[in-house]
Amino acid sequence: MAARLRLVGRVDLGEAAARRRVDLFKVLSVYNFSFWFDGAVARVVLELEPPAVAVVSVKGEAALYAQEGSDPAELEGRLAAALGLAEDASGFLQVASGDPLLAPFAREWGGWRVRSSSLWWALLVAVCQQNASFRQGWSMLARLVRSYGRRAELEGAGEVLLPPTHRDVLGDPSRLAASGLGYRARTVVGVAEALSSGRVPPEEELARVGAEEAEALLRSVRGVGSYTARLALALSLRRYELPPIDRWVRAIASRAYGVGEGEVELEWRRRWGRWSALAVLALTVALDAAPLRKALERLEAGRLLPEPGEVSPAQLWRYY
DNA sequence: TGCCAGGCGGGGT
DNA sequence: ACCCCGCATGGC
Repeated sequence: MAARLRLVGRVDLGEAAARRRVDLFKVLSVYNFSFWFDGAVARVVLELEPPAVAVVSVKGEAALYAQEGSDPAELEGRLAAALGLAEDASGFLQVASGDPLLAPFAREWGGWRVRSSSLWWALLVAVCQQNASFRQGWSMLARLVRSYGRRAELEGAGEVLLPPTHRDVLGDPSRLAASGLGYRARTVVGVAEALSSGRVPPEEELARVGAEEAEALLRSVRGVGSYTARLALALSLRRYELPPIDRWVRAIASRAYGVGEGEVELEWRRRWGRWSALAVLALTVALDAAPLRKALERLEAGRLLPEPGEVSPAQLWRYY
């Protein structure tokens, strides 16, 4: 019973991307799965209920699929926003180019932008990163999507896997544990309930309040702490004021910036300001989200750019 | 085989 | 304001 979506519009984003110096390969490949990106073409989920999906090539040719009667201009705007085409990252790159952790990244990866998602998906991503290695977290997520197996059929363009909705999860929460989420499954159920009941407001409303208040609203869900809330705000609303500092960033920044671990958050915010969370995400890409010991070795050796041949944010789509 | 991981909340001091 | 523990699982 896959939803059938019609082709409702086509658009070429190549010129807009070039003008903004956005590298669509980097945008589409980073933190993506094989079922959504194949190295040339990505499926970008714009909406879940009812579904809307964009099929985008790394050159910027995009086709928009949705229910009949959907507004193509509106979908085009959402796609451009999801790809970060409207984001002026020059302030971030300016700081990064003089930073001991991200200077090489600024030089080679200036065209990367966060590919933003719904709040619900961002929270799933963030919860799966809790107290788990990068690899375990993303493996959980891939299994979760496949386990619920929600799909849409795109007119003339095959089927696409969709993430489960929060209603899907509440209807059959057992698939969470079956996907290896462990105790995180309870947190995901709490998130689903909070979104369903409106106790956690939708994106538009969260976007209107201050960063601290947005964080507090998300933290009202049991199991969602500061790290998870901040990561979700960055991944969904592109709100970067508050850095999701975990023990990995804490240890790396402590070393690179020469401050005690207890001072890392303050120092990070002093250096990165409104780009704080973006800098954290960039660091995970730059160091391939390597486990802490290896990441510290990479830092010592000055190997501060993604390296081929391992499961990493930049290469995830080749493996999962 | 254990041990630990990009967190969190609840308990202690 | 700290410190410490348990927690489900997967990965090595």
